[in-house]
Amino acid sequence: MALSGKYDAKSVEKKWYNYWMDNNYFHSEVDEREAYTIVIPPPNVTGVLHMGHMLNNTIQDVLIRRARLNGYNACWVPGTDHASIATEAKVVAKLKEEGIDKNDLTREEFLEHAWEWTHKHGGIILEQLKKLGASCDWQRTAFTMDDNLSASVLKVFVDLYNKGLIYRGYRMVNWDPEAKTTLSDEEVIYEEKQGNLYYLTYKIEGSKDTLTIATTRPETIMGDTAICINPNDERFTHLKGKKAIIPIVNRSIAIIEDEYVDMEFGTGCLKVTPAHDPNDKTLGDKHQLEVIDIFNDDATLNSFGMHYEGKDRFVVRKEIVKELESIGALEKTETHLNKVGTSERTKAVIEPKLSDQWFLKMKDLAKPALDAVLDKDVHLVPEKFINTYRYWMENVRDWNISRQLWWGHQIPAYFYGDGKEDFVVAESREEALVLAKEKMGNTSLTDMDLRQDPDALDTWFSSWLWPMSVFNGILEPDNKEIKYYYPTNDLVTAPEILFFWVARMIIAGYEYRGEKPFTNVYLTGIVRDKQRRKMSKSLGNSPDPLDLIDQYGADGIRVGMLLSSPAGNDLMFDEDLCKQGSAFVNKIFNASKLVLGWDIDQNISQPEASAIAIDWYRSKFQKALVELENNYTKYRISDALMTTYKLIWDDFCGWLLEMIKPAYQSPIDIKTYQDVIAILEDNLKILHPFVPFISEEIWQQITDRKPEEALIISKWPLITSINEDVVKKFELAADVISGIRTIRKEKNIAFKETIELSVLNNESTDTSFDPVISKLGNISSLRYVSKKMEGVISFRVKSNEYFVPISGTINVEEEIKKLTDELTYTEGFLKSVQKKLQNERFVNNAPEQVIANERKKEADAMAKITTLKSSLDNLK
RNA sequence: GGGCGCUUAGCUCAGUUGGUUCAGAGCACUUGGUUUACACCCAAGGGGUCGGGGGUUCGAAUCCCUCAGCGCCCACCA
Repeated sequence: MALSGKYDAKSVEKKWYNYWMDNNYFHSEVDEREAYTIVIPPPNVTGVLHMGHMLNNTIQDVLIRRARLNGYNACWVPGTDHASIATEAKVVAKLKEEGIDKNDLTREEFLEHAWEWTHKHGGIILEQLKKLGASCDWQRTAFTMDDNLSASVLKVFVDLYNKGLIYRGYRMVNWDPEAKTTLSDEEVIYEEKQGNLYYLTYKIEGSKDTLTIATTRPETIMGDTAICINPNDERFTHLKGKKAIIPIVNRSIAIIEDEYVDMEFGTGCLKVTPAHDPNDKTLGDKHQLEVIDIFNDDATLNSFGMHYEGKDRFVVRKEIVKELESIGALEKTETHLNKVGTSERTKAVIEPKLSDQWFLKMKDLAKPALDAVLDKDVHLVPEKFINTYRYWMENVRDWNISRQLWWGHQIPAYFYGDGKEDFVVAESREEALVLAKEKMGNTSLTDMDLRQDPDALDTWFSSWLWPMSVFNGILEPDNKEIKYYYPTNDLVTAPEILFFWVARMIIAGYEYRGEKPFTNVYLTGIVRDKQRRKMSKSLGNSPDPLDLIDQYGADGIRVGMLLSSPAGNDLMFDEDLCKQGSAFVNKIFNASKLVLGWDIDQNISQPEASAIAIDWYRSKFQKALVELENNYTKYRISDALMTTYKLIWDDFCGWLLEMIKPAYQSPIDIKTYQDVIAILEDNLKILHPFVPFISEEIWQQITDRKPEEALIISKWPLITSINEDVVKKFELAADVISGIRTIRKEKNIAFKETIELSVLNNESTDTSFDPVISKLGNISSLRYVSKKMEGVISFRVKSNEYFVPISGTINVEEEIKKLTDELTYTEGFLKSVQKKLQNERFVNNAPEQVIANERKKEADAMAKITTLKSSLDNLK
């Protein structure tokens, strides 16, 4: 079958993706082969594909396709994450547009909207992945809120609770007064803001003395319950044991001592407001201070705010400063740069707030997960992330797993009374009732008396089980799938979620299977634009991936993404890379078109040039295979691509095809044809992970294939032997051809004009590539001569000299200058080599190999100088 | 404030344990080209004192120190 015209990526990609799907090649079942598994980092269920996904999933697809070709039972599990807060925010926003306020809805009503939204938008992103060519096992598509995955979450929660690892605590959390919800630390963005530092004067009880504190938040003085000084601060020894009086409020508070106070900052005196500052809370707990919360949920002041009640915190700040000034309690105001936490979504300034939350004790859980990475049992790529990982794991803090949200897994804790401890934790309401009855000793308790905790679990509390839950390994720990596919092989994800997700998956893996969830973690970089800005929707600097696929083809994008993306480094995305990618695809197409378009003549024998060329390419290919193996094992995907790219473009297209190409409209001999087809097929195999579509297309065009003969499930070429000798001989020939081309260019000799070439052999040289030289140099006759020729242009390769007689006069001056320059350079080079060899310390200390090389350089240089000199003599 | 990392050709990056082929690749650039698979092409070129300075060594892009610039992660000094 012949190819013709231009490559039509769109129709080809559609055709083969459907073919792969129809033949179920992506699907994996437990069998006797070794498994190779990847679980996808589940994107947000209602998300759309962005450039980060493109990079991520391209890499995963390359790995999974290569594993498939290598004979593994390759299984790539796709799926989506319910993304609790992100999705809930979208639903709230959408409802708002429709004039519905979340607060007016019941939980059930809201969830109905959320599910509707999920069903409408859910999975769009997975459809987009198909366009990219992702060979996921779609029959295994999972969602973190699927029944069995949800059940897994509850089972784990109950289990950890029963182990005493989950507890309920009254803690300070991030409060978004605009959305009236708490936020996770990750959703708080700290921004540097120019603010003020106010110096406030407090009177000392029973004395004329005063003390001055510095604060950024004068409006919180109503919540002050102590003043703190450093016990080592000699300036304040007179204050020890005294009490201070809050201005305006006129309440007296203790002066406590704690080394926490930085003597250098401000005045060295600190006002303590345990309800509104995490550090103050810690201090308060330590010194058993009263906690006075002065804010309402919307960050207006409550009744503790006295005459400021009902006013917003920032309004109060302005007003109270004036009042303080008027009563002489404001000593001074300084500008002060501080970091203010703001809500990622509402931009509201976060208010620290105390509330009841659920926590998971992390320290003991983290231990095996830390060791796994340090021992390289779980291998982070690149390794630079190991340090960060260790630091985080060694300083891991308890994980706040509750969120004041509805969308997600509702915490399976059931309250049956009003006391803080009047609750039970169970996988189901029925169990909870039983437990509650037991706990209370009250058999009259009914289902009606149970109130489930309204909070939902942190999204990561479900995704940390992902590598297990997708194989149902939590609910049925002994099922054959989890035993077969777990631990998975590679995880490809972004470093941003190393802690939130990767570390926690490792933790969960050891806790629930006593084994790591994956062997390698490939951390990609962030996709940035040319100006190094992170690509984001809000900046509008991210191209639409689907438009790109439309324009450059999926294969083109895949190559474009991979051309410059070493692990862990950010990727400076440039559309030109996609252009280069589609140019590569075009090159593959055209080369195949050439080969498949040849007419075969059974009766002509194989030209010498073709025989040697094919011999050479086979060795070149083998060398590339070895290099690829090395690249892939080190997860150097870009290098693997570049190795393939150069092999195909330069060696296959640039050299091999040119060497064997029959004259225009002439037929090719059968032997060469068959050899080239075999080579082409091997090429397609190593190309396939990067450019799955075009490679399958060409593969199928070569001959009719049965479904079990598709490229996607073919066998990766074997590494056999490399003939280094022929590779070396070729390189010499290539240098000669290059020399001829240079002369043609310098002397303006068109290619179609044949030239004669004479060779003076100064070292034993093989002649096997002479037919190739003649063909690619368009040489009419290639002769060996025994002495220098005169009146000709010459060039040297190694110590051989080549002479090209040309018509017309030779510019002797020019030739002399060229030769002289080369001679000067070579002499200088020889000098430096000899200097090195005369250095005794070098000769005594350097390894033999290195010295031998220097001696060879010396000999080569001397030989070259001899030939250069005699050439010069001839010209003069 | 603490920790980690980076700085090599105009751009994006390789450079394994210091020593053949160590100063490289791809792109871009310059020049030339109907060499009928491909101008998404072919060929030939130019381009870097490896961020600055110092040290160790026979020998440093590579190891050490120091300075400068950049990036990331962690941390709410009121």
